[in-house]
Amino acid sequence: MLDSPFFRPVMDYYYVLPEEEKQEFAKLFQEGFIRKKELLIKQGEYTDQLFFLESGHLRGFKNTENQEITVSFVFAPVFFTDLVSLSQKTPAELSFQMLEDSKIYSASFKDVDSFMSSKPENSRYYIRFLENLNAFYLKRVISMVCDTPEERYLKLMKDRPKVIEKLPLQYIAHYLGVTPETLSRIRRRLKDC
Amino acid sequence: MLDSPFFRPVMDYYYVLPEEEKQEFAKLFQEGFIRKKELLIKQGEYTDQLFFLESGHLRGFKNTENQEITVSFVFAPVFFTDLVSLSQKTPAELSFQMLEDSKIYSASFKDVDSFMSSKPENSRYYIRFLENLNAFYLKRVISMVCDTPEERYLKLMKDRPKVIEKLPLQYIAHYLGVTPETLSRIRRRLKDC
DNA sequence: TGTTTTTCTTGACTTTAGTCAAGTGTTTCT
DNA sequence: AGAAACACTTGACTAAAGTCAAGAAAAACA
Repeated sequence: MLDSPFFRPVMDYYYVLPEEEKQEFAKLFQEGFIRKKELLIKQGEYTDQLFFLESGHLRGFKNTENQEITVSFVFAPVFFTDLVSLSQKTPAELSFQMLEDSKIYSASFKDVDSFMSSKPENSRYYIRFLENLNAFYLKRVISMVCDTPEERYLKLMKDRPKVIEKLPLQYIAHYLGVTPETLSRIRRRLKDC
Repeated sequence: MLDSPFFRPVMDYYYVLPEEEKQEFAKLFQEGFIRKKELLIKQGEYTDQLFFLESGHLRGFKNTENQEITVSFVFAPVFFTDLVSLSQKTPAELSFQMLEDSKIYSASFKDVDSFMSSKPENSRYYIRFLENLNAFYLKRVISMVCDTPEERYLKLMKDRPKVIEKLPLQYIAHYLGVTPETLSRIRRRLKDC
C-alpha cells in the first residue's frame, strides 16, 4: 500500500503519524481488486476487515421487502469498513456495493485494532478519525430533522458535489429521504427558478 | 466524583479501566449543580468541558427562525459534551438545555484528552465510547431514511422507553422528524388498534 | 387549592410527498 | 449499430403530513 499515491494524503488527513508508524500500518494491508456491482459487505453478515478504497466509489443500502434503499456513499480515496457491526459485534445493517471496478486494499481489523492501541499516537489517529465520523453523522441527523428535502439537496450539492455529479438520481433521492420522482421534481423546480 | 454511585457503573460500561486510572480520571472533575431550563451548551458558542451528568436529563435543540427544534436527548447517568464542536473546533450547532435541576460534574476537555492519550488502555476506553456513539447515530440516520414516522416512534419506545415516559410530546415529535400534531395522531392510531 | 401557563388533542383545510403508469432518454453489451 | 436493460421525467391521482385554530387536559406556581 506504500506505493499508493493516495495512502499518505488520506493518512495525513486526520493526524500526521511518524513515517515509521505509517509504514508499519501500511504493511497490514493487502492489495486487491473488486468489480462493479460486487458487494464488499453484505447485510446480515459480519465484517472483520478494514478497507482502503483507492479508486472508485460505493453505496451502502438496506434491503427492505420490495426495494433497496441507499443510505450512504463512500468515495475513494478513503478508509472504510462497517464500524457498527465491528464495534457492536452485530450483523451488518447495510450492504455495500461497488459502483465501479476499483482497486482496494484490505487488512484484518484485529491487526488494525492492535496497531491503533499500541501507541498513544496511533490511538490519537484513530480517535480523530472517529470524532470526524461522528460529526459527519450528527450533522446528517440534524439535517434530516430540521431541513426540507430541497434544503438537504442543496446542502449535499455544496458539501459533497461529487455525489451529485457521479451518482444516479435514484440513489441520491433515497439518501436524502425522498423518492426518485420527488428529487426529479426538486431539480426541475431549481432549474426553473 | 469518586463518591458518585453512578461513576463506576457508567465508567465500566464501555471498557473496564484499572482502579488507579479511574481515580485519576475522576480527579479531573469538579462537582456542580445546574437548574432546570438553564443551557449547558449554547448554539453558536464553543465548548471546552466534558460533563458527567449524574441526575436529570437534557435536550439538544436547534434554533430556527420561528421555533426550537429538539434533535437529541441525554439521560443521566452519562458522560456528555458537544463532541462535534470540540473536535471540529466549530461553534456548537445545538443548544443543550437541562430539563430538571441536576447534579453535574465537569472537567476541562483538554485534561480529558491528555488523560485519554496518555496510555493505550485509556485510549481504548475513549475509542469504545466513540465507536458506540457512532453506531447510535448511524442507526438513527438509517431509521430516518428507511422508516415511517410511526416505525420510528415504535423503535424509540423499544430502545429508549425513558424518552417516551419522561419527555413532553412536542420534543419527542421533533426528535422523530414530525410535528407535535402528527405524533399526537400516531399515538391515537396506536391506541385505537 | 385555585389560578395561570403550558401542553396536548382534535377538526377542517392546505400543502407536500408518494404511487402508479406511460413515455422518453441513456447506458450497456454483444 | 442495434437490442436490451436501466434510469429519468412527467402527469394524474392518492396518501400523508403540515398548518391553523379552538378547546380540553395537565402541570406549575403562588
